[in-house]
Amino acid sequence: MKQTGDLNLVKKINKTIVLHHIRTDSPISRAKIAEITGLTKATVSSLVNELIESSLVQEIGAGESSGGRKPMMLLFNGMAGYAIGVDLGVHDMLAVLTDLTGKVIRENRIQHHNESVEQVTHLLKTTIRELIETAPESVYGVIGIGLGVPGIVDEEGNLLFAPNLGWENVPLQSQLEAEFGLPVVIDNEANAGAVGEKQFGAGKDTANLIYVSIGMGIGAGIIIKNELYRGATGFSGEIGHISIQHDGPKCRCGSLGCWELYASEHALLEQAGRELGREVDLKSLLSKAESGDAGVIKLFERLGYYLGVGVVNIINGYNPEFIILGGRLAGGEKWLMKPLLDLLEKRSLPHPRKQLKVEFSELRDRSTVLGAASFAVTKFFASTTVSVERN
Amino acid sequence: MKQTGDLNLVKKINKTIVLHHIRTDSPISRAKIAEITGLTKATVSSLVNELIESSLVQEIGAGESSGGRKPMMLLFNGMAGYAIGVDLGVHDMLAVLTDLTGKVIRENRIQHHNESVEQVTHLLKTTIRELIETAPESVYGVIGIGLGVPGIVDEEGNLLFAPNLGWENVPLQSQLEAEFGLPVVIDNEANAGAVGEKQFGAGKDTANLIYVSIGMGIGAGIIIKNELYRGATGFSGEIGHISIQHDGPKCRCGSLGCWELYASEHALLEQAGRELGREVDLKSLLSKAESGDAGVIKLFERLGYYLGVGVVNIINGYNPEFIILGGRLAGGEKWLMKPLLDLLEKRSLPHPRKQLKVEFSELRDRSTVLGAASFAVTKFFASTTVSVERN
DNA sequence: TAAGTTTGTTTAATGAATTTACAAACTTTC
DNA sequence: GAAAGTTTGTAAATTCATTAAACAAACTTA
Repeated sequence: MKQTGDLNLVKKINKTIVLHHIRTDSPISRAKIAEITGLTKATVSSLVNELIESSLVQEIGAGESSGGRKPMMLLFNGMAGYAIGVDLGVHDMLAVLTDLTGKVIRENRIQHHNESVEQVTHLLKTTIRELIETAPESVYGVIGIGLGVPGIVDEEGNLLFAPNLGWENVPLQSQLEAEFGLPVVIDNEANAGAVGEKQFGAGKDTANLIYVSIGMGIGAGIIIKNELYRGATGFSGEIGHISIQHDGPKCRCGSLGCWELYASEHALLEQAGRELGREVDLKSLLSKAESGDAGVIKLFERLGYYLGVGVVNIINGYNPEFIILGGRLAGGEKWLMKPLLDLLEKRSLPHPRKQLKVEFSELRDRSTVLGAASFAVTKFFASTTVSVERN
Repeated sequence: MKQTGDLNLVKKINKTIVLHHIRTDSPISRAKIAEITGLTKATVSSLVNELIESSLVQEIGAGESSGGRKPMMLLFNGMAGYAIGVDLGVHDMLAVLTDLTGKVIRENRIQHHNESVEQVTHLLKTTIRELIETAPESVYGVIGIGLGVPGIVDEEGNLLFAPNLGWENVPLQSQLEAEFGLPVVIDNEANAGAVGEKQFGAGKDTANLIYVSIGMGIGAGIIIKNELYRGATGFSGEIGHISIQHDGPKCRCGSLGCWELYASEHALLEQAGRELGREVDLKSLLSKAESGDAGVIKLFERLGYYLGVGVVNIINGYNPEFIILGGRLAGGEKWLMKPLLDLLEKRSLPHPRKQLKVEFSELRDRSTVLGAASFAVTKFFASTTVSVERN
């Protein structure tokens, strides 16, 4: 049931709020926090001192006076602990060590051939262990591991189904927790990417956004009111399987005419293969387009059109403020953007479109890995913090 | 910013929880509430006595003993106040007076010809006034008015756009608040319907559901974690404008091949009109189908197919536990259900489908009006209550 | 140098929940 | 039918986080 209230809860709430302001608006003084939050100076003082006690906050000396005693400025101590984030891809893996602010301390990028689940998880563990070992000395040490995976994850952190990896039912979370004795969070790569963009990328100032990850398939992470929306059963929609042609070709999901049959990397490569009469990869298509190959550019533009079709559906179905396009295909921004925007202009309802932004990711291939690390940090703080919203 | 915590907040939280249990699990004793909530008996006693003081709760005498002193059973006093709910339709209007439990005390059903905004709002006011006047004497009197409308509403309760009514920018909330001096809540009819089904209909025990209202257009109300999801800008998606054929016929929304061009009442009537060579209405089609007219039954089945196409999109995009189909077309359940279920079986992903239920509304044309009344009740309680969720 | 401002701490008061104790009202059991 | 055990609900004392008010320290400005 719902959480009951007591003094302990009140303290947690207020401590969370104070820490939040120090994390986002630092350097900041106790007096300023009191002013912003409406808490009394005494309360803020007491909470800040506890936060300093627990090494999460530091005093960094006096700030500028505005006509009275100089304020003591406070800073969030990002170096009180470190987090690990991993973006597990189909042929590669990007792993980072970040501090508690999300700053990347170290980064490992590794290719793999996905020979077996065991081989990849072994590589995953080796990579993580290496990062843990290079983590600087700190009060809390490595506080957790976050993982973004190309598939559906349940609430217990089991990777239920990852078609592009060919994996099914891998209990990744419990394996990693057993291996490292650290809290582990696992989520879909699009969800992680959405959180990454929200925290560190273009979505920083937006409460409602959708991150569309265009890779071999298409996935989306949905942020509503600054929080990740995971759908009913813990994993959000497989947006790539919204049909854009009810009598279209059969998809492996069972449905017909799914969006990702038209607008994914897989779709692009297949179409290119057919037209050029041989297998190609994304990299070569990108360089061909770059050198002005009209046929290839046409392919990208066609993809932009289909991207737009699905994006219009997202707009009409979810009504977000901001759509961020990421994933491997984001590299084709140059040729994708125009047909996409043209289509939006033509086909979306004027009401929702008015305040809508559509952009390609700034973080590029780091959205997911940063989001994953951020999961770990969030989990660390969630263990001691709570929040309330008034109705 | 986020709400800070103090003793007042603690009390509100706990009072809300206690009242919630009395509302849902009554008759219930103080001791039982203490046991369920984890609050101490003393705290519960004190809060319950305040609730009795404010007439929201009543003692109704001793209950069965389980081997000790008999418990004093508590009941929510639904008659402490009354709410008004209105479902504003394109050609009719259904208005109810309910008590605080949502029990319908009186119901008015009125036809209108939508001659002008003024004519309809005048009728609306007359209808509401009549209900207010018939409300029984009570402690709080009529506590508010809830309204479900076939269009897009902003956060200030302005009806921005209602294509089927032909209305634009009508400040309904402020008009009604000025007229009656009561709190007014206005929302889309599909949102209201979703809440109605959640509170009083088939969705009572489901935390995540989608109510699809199939009328002249198609709308959907989305309930996530027991709460209505309104999308980014206060009104949730116009799900009827998700395209199911990217190169289909042009819709008035600007896009092509929108779902509601295939699966709405409007679509059905148009198709029937073409095939029969003259204009028909839903009622006559339903009676024709009832008497076994194979051609008309085929039309319904065709519609069932297209309904299914959109429902698969909803499943893949939102991943709900429960889809409830309502609106005027729900009367065609008999012929719509089979083709719809057949299509789901064939086309939806096995993972989400496993725990999914799809049903037609039990409340029939009352989902929206009951949801609207429930908005008013919720607003009434929201003014004194708050809740917290632990991360 | 005096006056005014700003910061942050100290002290006392407030009030909601908890803990402990207990009386009242039952049922069960011998 | 009395004794023992249970359950309910209230009462008194305690705890503790916030607030309010007062204040000292540190700084700017006139």
